[in-house]
Amino acid sequence: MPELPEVETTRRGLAPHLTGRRIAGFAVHDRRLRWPIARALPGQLAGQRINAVERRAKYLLLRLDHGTLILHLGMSGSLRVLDAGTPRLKHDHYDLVLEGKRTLRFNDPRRFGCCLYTTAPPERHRLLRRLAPEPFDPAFGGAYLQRIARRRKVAIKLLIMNGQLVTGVGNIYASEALFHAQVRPRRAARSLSGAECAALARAIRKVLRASIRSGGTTLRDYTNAEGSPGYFRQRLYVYERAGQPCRRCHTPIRQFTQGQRSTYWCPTCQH
DNA sequence: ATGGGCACCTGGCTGC
DNA sequence: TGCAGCCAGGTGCCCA
Repeated sequence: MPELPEVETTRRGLAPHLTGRRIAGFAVHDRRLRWPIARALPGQLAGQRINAVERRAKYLLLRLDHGTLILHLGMSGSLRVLDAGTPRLKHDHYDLVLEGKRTLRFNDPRRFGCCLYTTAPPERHRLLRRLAPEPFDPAFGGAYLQRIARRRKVAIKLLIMNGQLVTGVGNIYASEALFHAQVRPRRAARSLSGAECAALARAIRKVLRASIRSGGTTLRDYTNAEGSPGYFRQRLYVYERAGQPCRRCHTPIRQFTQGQRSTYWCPTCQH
């Protein structure tokens, strides 16, 4: 499910409800996630204040008094702020109960999400320490992309989906960004010119920013912290549009498989 | 170091 | 209706 825009939309929805609030308790309903929820967690979290809600790549970071909660939504996870008495649903995994009457509830049918706690600086955590710069960081841009692409022969689409090299771009926005940059997804990374790298870096930023403005993309089950869908789906140019006319030139959009994921592209607009 | 492929899951849809 | 098969927004890890 969620790529950077969906996680950022979730972060923005959660922040006003969580920031400055104290954690009254932590209830585990189903500890089976990508890594099982630690049994010690409720004892570690109770009484701590949430000082900030941040995002790094597709991870959400809840900064607490004595540590950081590292949350990931995986493919199908969602976080919602609810009244504490709201009946639970299938696949609810935990409640971070806030002081007052509200609770942060995590639901994740496929269980690819995670909920980890660290008392060390989170940027040094093994899941975060090798992540590439954020796309909106000044360190990311055409020159950066050209440097990492220069010697690699992987397909450019797989390169921009590699979190160690480019952050926050998942399967939807990889196809979309390549369309806007007019670059074919199968091209070897090292075959891109400086101008193409610059165009691709711009396209990645543009697509992510536009999607955040629309509240992200809801394909099937993504909802934000309030339970509302995102509206960027209407602005997708190629993703899940195989056989439909290109919005720019009317050529039918094509689909093929790359790294076990679907890729969409326009054979006329992309070179 | 790089690249390729698998694994981890459930649910929804399609077609027989 | 039932069931098999396929697909889905991520990413860590193992192997060559």
